[in-house]
Amino acid sequence: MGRGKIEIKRIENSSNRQVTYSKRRNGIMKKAKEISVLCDAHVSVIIFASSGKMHEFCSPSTTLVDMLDQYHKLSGKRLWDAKHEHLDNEINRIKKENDSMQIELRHLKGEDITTLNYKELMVLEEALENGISTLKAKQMEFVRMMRKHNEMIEEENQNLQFKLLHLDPMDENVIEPHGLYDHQGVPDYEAHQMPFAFRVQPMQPNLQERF
Amino acid sequence: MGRGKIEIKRIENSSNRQVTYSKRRNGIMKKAKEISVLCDAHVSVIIFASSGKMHEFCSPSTTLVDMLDQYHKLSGKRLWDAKHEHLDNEINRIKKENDSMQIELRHLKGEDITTLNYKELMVLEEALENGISTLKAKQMEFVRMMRKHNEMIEEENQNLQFKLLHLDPMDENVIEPHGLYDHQGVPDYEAHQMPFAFRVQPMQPNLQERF
DNA sequence: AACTATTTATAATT
DNA sequence: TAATTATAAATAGTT
Repeated sequence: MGRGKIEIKRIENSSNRQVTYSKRRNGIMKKAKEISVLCDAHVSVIIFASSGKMHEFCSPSTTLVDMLDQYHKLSGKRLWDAKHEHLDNEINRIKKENDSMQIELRHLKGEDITTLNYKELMVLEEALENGISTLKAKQMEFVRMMRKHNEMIEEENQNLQFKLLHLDPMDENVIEPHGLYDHQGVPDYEAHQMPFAFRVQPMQPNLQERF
Repeated sequence: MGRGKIEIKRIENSSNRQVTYSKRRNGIMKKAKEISVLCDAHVSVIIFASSGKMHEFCSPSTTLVDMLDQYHKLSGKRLWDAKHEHLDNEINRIKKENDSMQIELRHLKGEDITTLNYKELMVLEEALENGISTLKAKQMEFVRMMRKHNEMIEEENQNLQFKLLHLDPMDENVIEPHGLYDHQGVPDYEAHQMPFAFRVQPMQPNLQERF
C-alpha cells in the first residue's frame, strides 16, 4: 500500500527504514487500539526499534501485569524466573496445609463431622479426650497454686494480726500496704469465668476425688 | 476500509464482533511480522479475545522474556518486582493464618497450654466440651443405627429359623444366602475400633442411662 | 469461508 | 523532517 509494492525484507537504507518504522509503528498501535475497542479484546503491543527505543500499547481495560498473568496461566510457559515459580509453589503448598488444618480444627470443634466414618470419629474422640485431660491437669495446677497462695495469705494475716495486737497503735509505719507475700503471678478470676471443671459437676465423681 | 466506514466503538452484534476480531487480529499479526522484518524491530503482541482465547506474536529474533526484561529496564515500571512483592505478601499473610491455626490446633490437643491464662483456658475448655458433646451426639446416632440393625437381623433370624423348621429339609433353595434384609449402609466395626463412649465406662453414668 | 466495494495505510515523492 | 499523493493492503458488508 503505497506508491509501489515492496518486498517484506529488511530495508537497507537506514533513513527509509527509520521512516517506515515510525509510520508502521503508528499504524500497528492504531490498529491495536481499534481492535480493543471494536471487539473488547485485551491487547498488549511492545515494540523495540533497532535503536533500542521502546513503544508500547496496552488496552485500557487491563494492565500488562494482568495480561502476563493470564499468559502464564494459558500458555503454561514460564515467563517468571525460578524464584517466581518457587513462590507460586510455596503458596500452593501452604494453602493446602491451611485447608487441612482448617478441616481438622472444624472437626475438633464438632463441625462438619457428619461426613466422618467410624474410625475417624474414634481418632477424633481420642484427640479430644487427650486435650480435655491435659487441660484438667493444667487446671489442677491452678487450683494447687490458689490453695498455696491462700495458705500463705492466711498465714500472713495471722502474722499481721499478731503484730497489730502487740505493737504501739500510734506508730503508722507498722502496717505494710502490700503485705509480705507477692500477689503477682496469680491471675484474676471471677465466678462466671471459672472453667467447668471447677464448678459443681456430679457427672465426673472420680475427678472430684482428686481435690 | 471496507464496504462502509465504521465508527470505532464496540460492535454490538456478537457474531459480527467475532468475525471482525478474527480478521483484524490476523491483520495486526501480519503487520507485526512485517515491521519486525522490514525495520528489524523487536515486537511482541499478545491479544486476548473477550472469550478468553489468547493469540500472540513475538519477533523471531527475540523472546517474550527478553523483551520483558528490556521493558523492565527501560520503563522503570516494576512488573516483575510488583508481582514478586505481591506473592511475598500473600505468603506472609497465609503463613500468619497458618501459625495461628497451628497454635489453636495444638491447644485443642492439649499441647503448649502452659502459656495460657485462666480466661483462655476457659475458652479452650468450652470449645473442647462443645466438640465432645457434638461427637457424642454423632456416636449416639451410630448406636441407634446399630440397634435398629441388630433388631432387624434378629427378627430375620427368627423368620429363617421358623422357615427352616417347617420346610422340607431336602429342598436346597430354601436358605437364602443374603437374607431378607439389606446389610449395606451399616459400617464395619470391631471391638478395638470402638470409641471410648461405647466401652464400659462407669465414669459417666448419665450417658449410660440413655441406652 | 470467499468475494468485492470501499476505506485505510503507507511508499514514494515533494 | 513533514506533507502530499498514488497505490497497495485491509477489511465491512455481502453472498
